Amino acid sequence: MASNFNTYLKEKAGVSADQFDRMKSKLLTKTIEKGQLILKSNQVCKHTFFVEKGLLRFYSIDEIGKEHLVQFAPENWFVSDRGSIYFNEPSAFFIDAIEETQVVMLDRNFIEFASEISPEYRNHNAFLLQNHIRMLQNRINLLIGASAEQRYLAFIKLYPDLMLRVPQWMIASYLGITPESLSRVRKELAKKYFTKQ
Amino acid sequence: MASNFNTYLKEKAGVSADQFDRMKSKLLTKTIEKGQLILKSNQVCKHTFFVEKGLLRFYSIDEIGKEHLVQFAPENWFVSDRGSIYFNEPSAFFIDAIEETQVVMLDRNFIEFASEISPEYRNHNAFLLQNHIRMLQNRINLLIGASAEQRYLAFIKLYPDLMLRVPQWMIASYLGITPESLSRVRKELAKKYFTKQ
DNA sequence: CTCGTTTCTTATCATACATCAATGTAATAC
DNA sequence: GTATTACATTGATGTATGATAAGAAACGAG
Repeated sequence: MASNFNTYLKEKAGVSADQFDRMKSKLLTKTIEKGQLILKSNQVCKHTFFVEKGLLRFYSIDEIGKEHLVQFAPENWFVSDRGSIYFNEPSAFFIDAIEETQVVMLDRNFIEFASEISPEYRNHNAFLLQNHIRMLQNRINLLIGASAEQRYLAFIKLYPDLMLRVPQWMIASYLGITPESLSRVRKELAKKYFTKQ
Repeated sequence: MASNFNTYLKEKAGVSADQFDRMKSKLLTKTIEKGQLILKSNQVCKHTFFVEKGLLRFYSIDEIGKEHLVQFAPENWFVSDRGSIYFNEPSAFFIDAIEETQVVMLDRNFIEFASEISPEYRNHNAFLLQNHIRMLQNRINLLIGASAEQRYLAFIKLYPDLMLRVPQWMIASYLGITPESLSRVRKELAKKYFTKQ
């Protein structure tokens, strides 16, 4: 139970076994069925989810019903609507499971509680925030400056294993293009690499 | 000197006059000429800039020399490359002044120092981080889902006064379109609102 | 295994936006 | 006051991506 989270905290944050022991009673774990929603738009987000196993998606739906994928969360990633948690306001996003997923659920209290037990945990939390901003900024930069093809290549670099795990229409939604366009981009790339040999 | 920053901290963060007095000796203020760079790509960002008066821009330049504007920073806004500061790594961005600008420069030490003097300051800093993420996420959402026209309308809403202060080619660069396209978008909008009367 | 569903690809046509070039306009310098 | 420079608009044309539709392939439930 929460063993990947334990390993993660040890390796990435430097949280000791003893510290983790004192935290773990406050942890909630849960299995999310494929397709099951764990955050709906207009609902206040109450948890940060750590993915033990499986795959979640964080997305919005626009006025005409189209989904726009903001973030994937595979193993060892965190996902939440930070704005909604922090400001206690209704979210504009959805989170659901692309595959059956095991998550550890961290509420606001847990994060403060764990930070008091472990300064390393607190630091790591700060790190995650900064890192999050860095990734978002990077994404914006790609969206305003790069072609669909460049963005697809950047996606592969960021999430190499996801290419095989998620349907292409979701990748397209992440890139801000249609599945048909992605199909064309892929065809072009295949052609390029093939003729290069 | 740094008087807008003082007012800002009092009103937005709840920092008392006494607390501010103890901070202010560590503050650096500076005047940035129009066009002057205060952060260059490949350079590690050392400060967060608070704009007392004037207007800064935060942008990148791609392989073919095109500028992509990530953020405007008018009066009472903060700007910095958080990733570069936090991770002590070279920035991929530039910051320069669109107008002659007065800034207060906050270094890493200042932020910790001020946070120890004032818990309110520390809270406000956390608020700024969360808010930053919220804004970036919002922007991504617009970029992957909305048309140039919708993005322009959102821009006007977010920075109502900037419309008049910045050249259109910069707005275009913020929106991820060419100046020519923006000109056409504006023409279309003017037509719509005119014929509606 | 088989049928139905979902996903992916392909083709055609439509549209938004880019590019390039010319012209217009306004601010600034000389 | 004219010249220069920066910025904005317009038009012609090109290109990437969107929309729609249809078929092929993969997948999943029975």
